[in-house]
Amino acid sequence: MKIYEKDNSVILEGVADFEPKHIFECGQCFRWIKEENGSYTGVAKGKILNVYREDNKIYLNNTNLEEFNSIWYNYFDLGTNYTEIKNTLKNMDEYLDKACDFGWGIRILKQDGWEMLISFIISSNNRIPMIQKAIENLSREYGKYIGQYNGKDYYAFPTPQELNKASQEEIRACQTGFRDKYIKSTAENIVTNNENISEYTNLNTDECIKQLLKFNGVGPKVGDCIALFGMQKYDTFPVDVWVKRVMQEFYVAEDMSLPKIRTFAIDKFGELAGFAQQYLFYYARELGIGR
DNA sequence: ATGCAGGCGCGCA
DNA sequence: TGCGCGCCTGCA
Repeated sequence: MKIYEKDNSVILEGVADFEPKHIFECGQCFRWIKEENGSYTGVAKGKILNVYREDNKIYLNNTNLEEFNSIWYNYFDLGTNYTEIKNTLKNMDEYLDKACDFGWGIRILKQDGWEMLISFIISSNNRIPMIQKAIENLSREYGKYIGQYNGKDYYAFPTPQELNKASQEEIRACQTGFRDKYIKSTAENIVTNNENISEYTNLNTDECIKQLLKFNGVGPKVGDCIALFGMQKYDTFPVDVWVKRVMQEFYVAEDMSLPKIRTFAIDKFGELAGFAQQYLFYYARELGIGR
């Protein structure tokens, strides 16, 4: 991989397993919005970034090499060999073989744990456009203003202290619906107990999820997503309706319960369960499998 | 128009 | 332990 800086952009030439559409539309993030030219603009780590692929070049716009090295290399998990991960999964069965080819450019982003906690509480029984809107509203109302990109204003995701300044009613006014009380309770819980969610990364997967389940609004599926996307717990397997459908289509009986599907998958895919989940989810949702 | 979506908490056996 | 139910809100 060749990396160089040019005109406020960092260009990655010959980077393997990197496709913006796959990365930003495989269900792991809500703040990356597709632009008319097919690029994606998002906010992470308090920075605005625009990402575009042309052939074997990835353009990271609105950044520089210093920022790339300190932030984006890690955020996009560029130190992990996804070719190797896919090869292991592809050798397991024909379904993963197809799913890995289909979502060949997926990478699991290393996102902020606190942001994932609130974002996935919002995701419960909700649709992606609504989730995106709610997170955008919360950020605009309670997060710090970062700046403009292409004439649009961008705001950082609010810290626990910033979000806790909002009342339950004000949180609901941001289109969070009945999840307002979960968000308020969680923010309050973290601020009053002076908890640092990022430390959950150091716990083992079971303990990490057990701690997450203490928060109001966090159940099995949401807890798994926070652990996988915000705390690098790759040996877990979030089962949402799409994953349930694809698992029932390919692996298990129609009447198998969600917790049993989860256990089945963790046993089967082991250390790579989280990666398998992402390839299967993207495959199922894009193709409408089991709908 | 009603039913339902990338679940959760609750009440009840 | 396990299940059924209601829930914001927008959209088909």
